[in-house]
Amino acid sequence: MAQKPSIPKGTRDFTPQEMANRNYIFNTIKDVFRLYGFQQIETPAMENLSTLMGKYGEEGDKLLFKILNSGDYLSGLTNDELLGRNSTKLTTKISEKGLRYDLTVPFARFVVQNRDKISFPFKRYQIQPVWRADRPQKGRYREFYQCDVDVVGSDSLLNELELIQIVDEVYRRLKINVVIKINNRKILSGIAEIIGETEKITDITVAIDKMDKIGLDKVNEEIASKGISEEAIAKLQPILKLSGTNEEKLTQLKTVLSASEIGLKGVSELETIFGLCKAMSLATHIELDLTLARGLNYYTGAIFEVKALDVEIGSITGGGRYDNLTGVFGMDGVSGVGISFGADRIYDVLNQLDLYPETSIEQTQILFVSFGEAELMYCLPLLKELRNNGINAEIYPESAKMKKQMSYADNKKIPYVAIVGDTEMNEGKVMLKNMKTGQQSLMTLEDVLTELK
RNA sequence: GUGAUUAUAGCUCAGUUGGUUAGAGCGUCGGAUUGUGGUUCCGAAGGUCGCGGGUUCGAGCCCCGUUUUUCACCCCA
Repeated sequence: MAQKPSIPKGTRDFTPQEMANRNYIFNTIKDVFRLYGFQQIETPAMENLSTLMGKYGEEGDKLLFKILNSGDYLSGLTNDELLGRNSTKLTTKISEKGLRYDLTVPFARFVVQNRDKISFPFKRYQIQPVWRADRPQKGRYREFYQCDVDVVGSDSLLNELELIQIVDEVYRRLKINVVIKINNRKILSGIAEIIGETEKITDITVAIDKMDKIGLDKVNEEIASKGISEEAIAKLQPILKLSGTNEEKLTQLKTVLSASEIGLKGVSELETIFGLCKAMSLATHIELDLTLARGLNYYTGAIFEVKALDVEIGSITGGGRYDNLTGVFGMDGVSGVGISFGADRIYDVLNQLDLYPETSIEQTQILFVSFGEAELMYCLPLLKELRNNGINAEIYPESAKMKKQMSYADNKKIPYVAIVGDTEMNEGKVMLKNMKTGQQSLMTLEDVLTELK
């Protein structure tokens, strides 16, 4: 036998059945996005590395897939560069393109580059794969689809509300029980300010993000290991232990953060958002979670994360407000807010809960059995007529044994088979067999049409 | 990047302390049945036991390396 073929680690093939299931997810999400006035764009799979590098932190740069320059990519190198064994330096010489790591940064680039063609506020959605050179594990792939919705060019908290409504509606349609966790980067900044460790905010947020997983003690350990004073950690404790309803938490926070202007701004933003959500009476539970920090550092306001309640998997949707993402591409003063649905994780959740609708519209409805030349010439026009009427129809392309053709229909779960031989042709009819009941009857094409519709 | 874990037929997996010619189920193909699928029965094809090296009279099984799978950490959808 020849060498066994394989695909790169962290990637997956999808069969027709799996694609039908995935398209159900994509279509559901798309429908909701459109309902709120978002328009689709696409960007290239690859971007210039200069666009991607430095936008996701040091860790992110490492996880970028880089594309080797074409041609003799070593020709311009000096021996020193080649033998220097400095991967970072060498990379810039031999690779100038990379696969996109997310959809937000390419979108920011898109906005800057196409600002003459779009009018603000710009509401776009984008459903495309992204690639990360991570080690794959549960719910983590190296190629996966994100479904992003963002609004740029509007500071209004109404946008946050609509994104929450979209989350609510998407998961209602997909029948997945979720909780929406929400936090505000300004509150986190306020906390850092209060405890006097503003420059350590990233370390602090990364640590408290793990609260769920490792518990309070370990979080304190990790924060201490980052060189934060005991005094500051002591001040942090009441915040980490915050409990009660969202309103109660906000009230407590107002007291704790009374000396921090930015912190209070964050609290008031969340109050507004919660107020709006309450007025819309959403089905999904929304929870203020201060331990929600999210790694991507460009968030500046609200932060969202959605967790599935019935399946153990990482967050299936996440996002937030970023005040100046386009700034790095030379366009200041454009605020954006957006969220990203992780289609592959949603797919895993749906698979585990088996929540797919039964019928699939992509299915073939009728198969014509092939006997020979004369029968073919009789069947082809009938086939065309059915297709003109919007019926998914096919004919078995070879005059194989009937058993084989019937098995084909059976395996493909085609509900009807049309059998046409001498008898049928003489009468100008077809023999229509219902594969479920096994019954069959001689009928005209018109009868077939009404039967199938 | 760190630590574990896995690899045997197209797929899912057996394979005893190292001992003849490595098995099963499913799938595929052929037949029972040349115009009838699902159920049944009969038969066949299909393997460099991930790859490379080592130990041994002898390795699917033991050792080393490597790749791969899955999981946890880091980080993240």
